Amino acid sequence: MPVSIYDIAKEANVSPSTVSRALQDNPHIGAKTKARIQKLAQKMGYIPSAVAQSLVTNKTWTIGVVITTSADPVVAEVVDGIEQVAQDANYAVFLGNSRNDPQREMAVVETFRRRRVDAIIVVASRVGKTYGSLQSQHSVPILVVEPQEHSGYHHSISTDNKGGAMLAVEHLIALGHRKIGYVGAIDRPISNNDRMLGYTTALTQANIPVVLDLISLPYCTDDIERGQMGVTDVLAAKATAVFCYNDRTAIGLMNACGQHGIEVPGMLSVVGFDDIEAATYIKPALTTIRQHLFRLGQAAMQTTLSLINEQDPPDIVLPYNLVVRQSTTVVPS
Amino acid sequence: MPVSIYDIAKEANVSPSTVSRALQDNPHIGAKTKARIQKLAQKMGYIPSAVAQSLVTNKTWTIGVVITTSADPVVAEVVDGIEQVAQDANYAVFLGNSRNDPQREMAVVETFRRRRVDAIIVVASRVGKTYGSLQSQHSVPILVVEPQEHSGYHHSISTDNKGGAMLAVEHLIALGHRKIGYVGAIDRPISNNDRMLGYTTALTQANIPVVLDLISLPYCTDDIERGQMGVTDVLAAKATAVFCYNDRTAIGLMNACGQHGIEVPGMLSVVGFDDIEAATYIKPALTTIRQHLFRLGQAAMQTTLSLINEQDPPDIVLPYNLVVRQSTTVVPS
DNA sequence: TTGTACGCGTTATCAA
DNA sequence: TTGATAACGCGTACAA
Repeated sequence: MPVSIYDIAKEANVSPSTVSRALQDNPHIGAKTKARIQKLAQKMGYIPSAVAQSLVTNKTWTIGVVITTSADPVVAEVVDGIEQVAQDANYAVFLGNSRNDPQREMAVVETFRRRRVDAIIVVASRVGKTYGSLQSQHSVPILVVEPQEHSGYHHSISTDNKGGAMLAVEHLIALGHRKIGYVGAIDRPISNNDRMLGYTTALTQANIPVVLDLISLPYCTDDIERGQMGVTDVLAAKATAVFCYNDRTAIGLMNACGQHGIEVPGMLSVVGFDDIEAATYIKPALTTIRQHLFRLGQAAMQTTLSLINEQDPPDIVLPYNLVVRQSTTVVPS
Repeated sequence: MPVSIYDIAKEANVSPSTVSRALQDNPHIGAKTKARIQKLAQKMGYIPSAVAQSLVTNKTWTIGVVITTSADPVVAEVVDGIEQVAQDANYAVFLGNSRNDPQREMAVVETFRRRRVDAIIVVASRVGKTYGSLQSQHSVPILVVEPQEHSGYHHSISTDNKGGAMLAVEHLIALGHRKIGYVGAIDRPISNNDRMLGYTTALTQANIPVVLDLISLPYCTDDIERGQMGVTDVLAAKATAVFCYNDRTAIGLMNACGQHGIEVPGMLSVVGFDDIEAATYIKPALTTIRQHLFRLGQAAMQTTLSLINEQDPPDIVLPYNLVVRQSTTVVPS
């Protein structure tokens, strides 16, 4: 068993409460005894029990992070950002994988509740509305990153999907493309809608008609596969360029292009979304919309801290920008 | 405040201990009251406090996982495996990033101790020996995955680095290569040594002399950069093939090849280690040694469970195999 | 089968 | 400035 303040108290011939005070920044204690106790505690290898502290203060200094899988590089980067801010604020983070299973996701949230986390952050949820009732039922703040359902109950945060998508499509238009396809993710209703909206808006603003055949929404939850499935649709519609829901979709699509003898960017320009590391070293290097996922994670945790402290969350605007690489070029004549 | 067993007891006109018993599998309770209490607890939205339970049982059902960063796909996959087994065994996992900073790593371990985790798993540590003293000092089991320092104090687990490396180099030899380079990771002493040993062993067994000029150990901690730096060394030594410490190193190396006009595999065959997802969609697709990182994580957690239960850890043998793709071919004549 | 009383390690409210 | 004492929510030996 680890040493307790009781052990220290006996050793120092003081009461446990004196020890407790010495170990905090409690003003009601003499400087000399304070120093003496602290030194003794150090020497005895005392490590305070967060468990006992939590029980009495009713605060655990933990947050629960729900993710699908850390194998997704987008998720991993967001988690990294969350963890960094949490660590600096003396919070520890619980990680719980849902593996895309709503039932498991609810189970994870339940264990977080049992553990009395101070807040919950959900990254890339597939569950949705359920959080509404949870939020109203209990008092644990819940923040959803890139929510896939609208709900008035929980807070949320995300990059400007519409703006980013517009930027991507405007880039293609500037290169002379008119037949621009979109391969979307049907299993991510909200962000997909926003990105598709950016796509259509950019087209409309350039007086280019929106052609439904150019829009592919494969019934598929795997990013890579989705791209492989989507490429046949956009090629059938004679697209000269395609904007993909995200980088991994673009990578899957470019992969399929290689198999079909379609040259990128010679015959088809490709733009992604996210700017994961692989975008830089794939051939051809992927033109994409960079969203700073690490900062997204940081912002999520910062917002969570405000929520915990019952302050108004800061209005964080997440940066995004176009990164032009080798997967896009002027329209073939 | 959440409802407690006390609240339920009042509502049901029984004592708190009866409630406690009803909520567990305690035999000393009537079936009817047990059912009644359980239903009532459900209705009142009771969620047991893991904090209070931990305090009295002296067990938290948590484990701490120390990593460098979840942005590393290798780490992410291992963590996924750990989390899965942990979740199935009713353990929650704390995640702590060291960001390659030994001081921060120790701080993370310290917070895990304060939180009274039942065990600690360290993935890809850069700290080393320090865990020895920690382990002997306290009683929390520590397991190091892919340890980078030998120590008799903590347990460890890893794939057979030497065997995997031999397999890789034997593949190149079978393709007729004789001038085979190695680009290693000097910041990962143990695993790098083992892989290098596999490299030299395979050469020696084939009666090929080990040439030091063909071995490059760039002073660099970033995988991608390391590959970019290493390529000049092995090319200067006129290598026709190169085995890289890991996939990301190979990717960086192949990247640099593209810039130097070196054709892969035409002029240089490349083999990696790990088989991360990017290995499948990079061009040319990377021949590599597949180590099942997810299973490595699972095995780590299974071993940890045995450690916690003071059983002898099972002797887990991790599978690995050669995956031949497009980055290797017969030696140019 | 059920209830009483105590303890887990710590903070916090009182007195002294 | 210090020391008793009561919480915090739960498990459990012991008594009823």
